[in-house]
Amino acid sequence: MSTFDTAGLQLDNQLCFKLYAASRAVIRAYKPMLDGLGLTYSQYLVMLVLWEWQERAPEQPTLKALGQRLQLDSGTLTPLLKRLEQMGLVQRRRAQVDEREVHLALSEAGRALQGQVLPLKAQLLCQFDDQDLLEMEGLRRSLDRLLARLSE
Amino acid sequence: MSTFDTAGLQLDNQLCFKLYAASRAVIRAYKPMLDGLGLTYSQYLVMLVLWEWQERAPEQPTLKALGQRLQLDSGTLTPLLKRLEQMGLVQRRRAQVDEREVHLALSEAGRALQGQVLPLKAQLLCQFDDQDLLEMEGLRRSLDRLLARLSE
DNA sequence: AGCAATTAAATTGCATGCAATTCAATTAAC
DNA sequence: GTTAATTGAATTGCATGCAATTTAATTGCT
Repeated sequence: MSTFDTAGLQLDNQLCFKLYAASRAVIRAYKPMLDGLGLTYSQYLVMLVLWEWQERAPEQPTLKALGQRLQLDSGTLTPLLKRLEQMGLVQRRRAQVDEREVHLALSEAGRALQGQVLPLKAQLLCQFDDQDLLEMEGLRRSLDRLLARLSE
Repeated sequence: MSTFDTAGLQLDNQLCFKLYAASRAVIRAYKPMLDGLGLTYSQYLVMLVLWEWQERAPEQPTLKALGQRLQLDSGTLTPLLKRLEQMGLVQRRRAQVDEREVHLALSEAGRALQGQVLPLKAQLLCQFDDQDLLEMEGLRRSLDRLLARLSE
């Protein structure tokens, strides 16, 4: 034991590092699938929100609403959405009622892309057995609780 | 139920998003402490490795060894380490034996900084109760298993 | 020794994240 | 009604991550 306790500073004991490492590892695991779709990881998350929104809400989301869902600000989303628009997946338009708002709509191609995801994702999940999937489900719920705790 | 099952594409069901969101939330939680130290999050992780290495190994690590520990490549680490060197916390020197290798040493200031971290981290942990800490420990172990599974 | 293959860093280029500022539209206050 | 405060995006600047390429040093092979 040294003068002061350094166990609390060991990398392997740091939840922060594990989260950071695991997050990047999962992004790496998604890479082959996302390359197939021509999307980056963040772009994929944006598309997930737009696909989901389309099925659940009558109105298209604004950039602000999207940002609240993903916890990202306009500094990140504005250029990202411009790229998705360039790619022909998304349309951005100013609201008539309040010209500050940018509403986001899926293009036909953007909607069509959803159909390609499920089979690719099934393929991605193939490498895991039931045990793994159970563990991952527990992990997801645990992360939910942490997120709730941190956003208080 | 729509034509095909989209539950597997709901954002809230995506482990990948939870990990990504939780990782960034934890980084946000560290921000006040790291601002006090004058470090970014990645710089902090590098310092953790160097502090730990100093106590455990006779030799200073190379950039490559550091990268293996953090799962980061020279494209990320080279500029980051140059910044730490500019800040006077780290020294970079080419190995005599093999001039390709860059060895990393802590400066006096770099070593001294370690002393400031533990109290700040204790303060950071104050906001959590025993229940939370237990949950976080379980989460860490669960992330370990996921990381092991992904790096096979 | 001489040369190809390998290896460790550095460099380049691109897409985030995020803080801080700016800009324009809308609301609130008076 | 005019002005101040607020709000939603966009912009700017900086520090990552990471793929791809380049450079320099070392190893292997013959």
